[in-house]
Amino acid sequence: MGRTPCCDRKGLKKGPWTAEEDEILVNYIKNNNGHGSWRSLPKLAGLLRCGKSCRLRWTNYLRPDIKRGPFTQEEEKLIIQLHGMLGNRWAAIASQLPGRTDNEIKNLWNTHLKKRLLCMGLDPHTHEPFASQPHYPSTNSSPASPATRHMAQWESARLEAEARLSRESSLFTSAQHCTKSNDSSDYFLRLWNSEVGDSFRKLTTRDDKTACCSPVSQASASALTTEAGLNRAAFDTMAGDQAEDVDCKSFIKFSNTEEEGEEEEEEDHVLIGAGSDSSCSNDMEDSSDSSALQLLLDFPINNDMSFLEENCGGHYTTDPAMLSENSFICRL
DNA sequence: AAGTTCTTCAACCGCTAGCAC
DNA sequence: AGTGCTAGCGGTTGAAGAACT
Repeated sequence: MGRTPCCDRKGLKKGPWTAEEDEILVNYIKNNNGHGSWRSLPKLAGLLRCGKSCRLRWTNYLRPDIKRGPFTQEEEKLIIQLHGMLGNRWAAIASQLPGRTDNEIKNLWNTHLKKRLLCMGLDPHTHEPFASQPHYPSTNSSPASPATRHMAQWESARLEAEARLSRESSLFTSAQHCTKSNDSSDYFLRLWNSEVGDSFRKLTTRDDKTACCSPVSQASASALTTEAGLNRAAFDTMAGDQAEDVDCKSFIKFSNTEEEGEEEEEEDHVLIGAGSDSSCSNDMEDSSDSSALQLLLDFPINNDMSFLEENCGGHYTTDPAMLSENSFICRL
């Protein structure tokens, strides 16, 4: 659907925004209770910018709910975890971090987090150690199947739905929090809890038994579990101040020291790498669809998924027994 | 102090989904 | 069904500042 770039017109300004332009844009949106059509906004507001540029400036910088300042350790951890699940879907990741923009998260990933993974010998695309993935080059590949991708899409959609619910519920008083959340009629969550979702879960549960026997499934397992991969000490360190300067040697040394004597020692790598859709999903070739599905279902059990619990007033369970029945659904 | 290299991040570009006609 | 438009997404770029030599 070819269309001429909106910025091609002569006379339109490019480059950094001035304080005056910012003020004009903010005032216009304030005075009009919203931006309306971005395409017509510049003309109406008296800006010599294209609508796209205005939208970007607003969403990435001027929006009042934007959180400024450095990322916290918790935020960084969350981004790493979510990247393992969602891949380079920055908008989906950003939906889990209120006040942070996709652009900001993308920049953080490219400038800091990716390097930290690399320093730890982990492939930033798959979150797997380089040595353990000889058959899956770092780009455009990961052992997963169409069914896995399907499941990943469900999970991705669920995460986004949770983010929406979380935002909505935050508007209510704490006393009303759960009730309101429960009443929210999010389409995805309804679908997930409907017969469709139920049969989908049954399908994936049924496949569990075959899954655990496959060597491929084990590879998938390492790609899908956080705790089974990057140990907590290293993980905390990675997201922490110690690694801030990406001093690889000292960082790795520190991590190794931290994990000594820890039970996580038995598994020394891998964050999560399921269905990194933008970079690898399409090339996934796997003979063990069901195993990957099962592993996807298992994924949150061992993870630091407290943010999900928080989002749903603690209605998530991390109990494997419960999860095997209900997956990781927020019970409404 | 000056020149060079590296890092950061705001902004741009191209593409696509979804919608209206 | 085909076309055009908008909004949004992810990848990339380049200016500015920081760090290094």
